[in-house]
Amino acid sequence: MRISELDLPAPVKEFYERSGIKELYPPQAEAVKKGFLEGRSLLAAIPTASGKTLLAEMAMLKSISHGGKALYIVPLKALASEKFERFRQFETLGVRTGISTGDYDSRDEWLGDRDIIVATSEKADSLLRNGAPWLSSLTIVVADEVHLIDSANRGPTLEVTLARLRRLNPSLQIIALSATIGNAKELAGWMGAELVVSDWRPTTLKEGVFFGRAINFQDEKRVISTPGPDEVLALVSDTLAEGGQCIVFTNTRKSSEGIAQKVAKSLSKKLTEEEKAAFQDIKQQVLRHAETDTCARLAACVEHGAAFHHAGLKNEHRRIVEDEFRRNRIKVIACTPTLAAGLNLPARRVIIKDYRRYDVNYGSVPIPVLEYKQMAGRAGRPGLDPYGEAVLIAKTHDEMGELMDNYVLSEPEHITSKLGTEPALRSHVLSAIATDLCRDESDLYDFMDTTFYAYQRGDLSAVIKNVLDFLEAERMVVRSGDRLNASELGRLVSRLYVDPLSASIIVRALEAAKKRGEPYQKEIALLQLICATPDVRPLYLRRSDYGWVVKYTEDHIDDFLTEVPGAGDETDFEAFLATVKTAALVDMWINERNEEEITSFYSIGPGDVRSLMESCVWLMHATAEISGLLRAPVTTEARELAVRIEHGISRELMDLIELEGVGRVRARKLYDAGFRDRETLKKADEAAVAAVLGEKVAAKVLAQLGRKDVAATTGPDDTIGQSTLLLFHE
DNA sequence: CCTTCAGTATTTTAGACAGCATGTC
DNA sequence: CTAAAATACTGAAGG
Repeated sequence: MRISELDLPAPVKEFYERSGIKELYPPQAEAVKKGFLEGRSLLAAIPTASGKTLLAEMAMLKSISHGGKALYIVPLKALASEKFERFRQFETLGVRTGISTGDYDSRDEWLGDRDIIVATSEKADSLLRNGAPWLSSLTIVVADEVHLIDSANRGPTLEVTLARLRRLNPSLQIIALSATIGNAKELAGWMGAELVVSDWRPTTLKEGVFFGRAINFQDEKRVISTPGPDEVLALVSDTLAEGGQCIVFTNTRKSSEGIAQKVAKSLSKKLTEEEKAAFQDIKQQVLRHAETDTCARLAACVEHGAAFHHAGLKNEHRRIVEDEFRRNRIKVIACTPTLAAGLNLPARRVIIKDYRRYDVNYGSVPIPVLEYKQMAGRAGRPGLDPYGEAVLIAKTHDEMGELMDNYVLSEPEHITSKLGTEPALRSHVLSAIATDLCRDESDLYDFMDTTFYAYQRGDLSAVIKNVLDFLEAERMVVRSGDRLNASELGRLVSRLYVDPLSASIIVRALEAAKKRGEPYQKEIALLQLICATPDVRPLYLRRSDYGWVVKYTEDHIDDFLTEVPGAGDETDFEAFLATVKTAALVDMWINERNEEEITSFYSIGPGDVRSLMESCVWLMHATAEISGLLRAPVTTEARELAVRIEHGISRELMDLIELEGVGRVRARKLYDAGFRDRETLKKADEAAVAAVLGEKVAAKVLAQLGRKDVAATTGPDDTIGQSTLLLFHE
């Protein structure tokens, strides 16, 4: 089927033809036949890279051409930016795109007149809670990676959001894009959508199991050209010898780094001069954000054309690795499942080194077929590789057979809704009440009856009753007769997007603070409080941490606002210690200990510090808001702490940090040089400031203070303007 | 008395969303 | 109901 035959506005067809797309892929053609261009909902359960995005695009553009408005829901912030960049190309068609994630946001009024809005599922949920007016004018919603409904953490948000959007506009067109799953039909049934299921791929994918010296595919065998004792190394060398790139999936960060190092070592022997130069360039890029151990190790690897990739890395480093791999400069990435889903990063050969993964409840368990298929699907760059290969590794002959049966020849699992638990329902029930979506209990049941959970599993009312009891006991929901109302606290909690359980922990602590009277000055207490909420994942408490954490706890025993468990309950006490350990890290951060010191002391990656601080800022903000409502004596303190955690600074730098382009490092330099606040800086000698910050930055900073004598040079010379944490390192 | 090495006990273990205000990625 | 690899520790043999 040709683009030109489609029922799309002429400019849209021209747009695609100009970019070289003339013919539809078979699954796309099937979708057209099922009528998605006539406004029918569609579930496309097809492999990555087989043109799912194009389907969504055409449906959105069609809908927009009739005056419609589209929401594109993604699971990852990084994916949101990727799609946003892509859809901005539609500007030539007069179609305007906006983005809304926790990181950035086109302002509300702006979103209102955008034609396409890209958002994460949580942000979409949050927009619903805050009653964004434009939501009711949506005509089409795209749910990318919709199989994530299966996820216990984030799946419920996605399905509730979809259910709410449908209630808002019953004729809403839904385009759901999914990996191949076992029960696509069931999911489509819930959404009232047509179904397209296909295994078709633009590049052929060969899946096999490596054993001995050969990869055993379903109906052929490939003997490795470069055998060796290390299976992974042998497979990698074999790919490289053919001129392909490789991704190795592992189950721990350590193992990903180990493999990257091994590969780097073996590569280092046979580099061309040209490659050496390129790798030096990448190394310099990496070192620009340097300091920590992790960073040094990464630099040592990329120097030889290999890299590792996991959540302990800073986003900047991840991006460098991804980009350089795409440019075919980095040859091999060893990674944890960070790269399994989402971003488009194909390679000739994908090696799945570990098919088991540790799980807190069950020990090491085999990964689901669905996940295997997602990793395998990364193999083969369309148009560049003749084919893609996905390889599992077996140690015994028996294991080879098992892997063949259980993964290569297996169908992906069914996905199931995880909405049926109290933690999942707490926040959604509160939100439904707070936004007046549901006015009484039966209303609530009716609404929840439209979720995938209800469609698949049935009745939710028992759990909902428990959740309502909790919300009433915590005074977030008030009953008057049949009518359910959210209290002021309830509305605030729903808007702040924190777990009601977190809020109740905070409320309890703030009441304790109130009893003590006086403005409450102990910062460690507030830090420990937010670390004790389920919205912050505490650090792992090692045996070797026990000593100092207990000591630290004893030193602050009178300060804590949450209840210290008695020595009776071992598990509770350990959990408490973990929150203290985490709070101690945040304390180090806001007392300006350097990143290196923190990461090595806690043996975590810089990326972990960043993500922990992000959630702490968010919860500290929530604490300040709740404190304000409750008139608890910590509002100012919490506000201040939120700023300090965001930037990693002590109190005395709070004035300087307001300056654009000044982060924790520069603020400290200025302060120590005697420029203690913006007022002082205003009167300062330009040369003296330049001596501290360097000329360019100094000029930029002084220009903000209304110093007309300084010529503000504009240019992308540094990171000025971004609001990200941990940026201003030198 | 110190070093070395093998056998054994212990430790550790993936990922990533959200507020708000500001300015346009 | 369920694991496995890396690391730390221990003790005996050897220098």
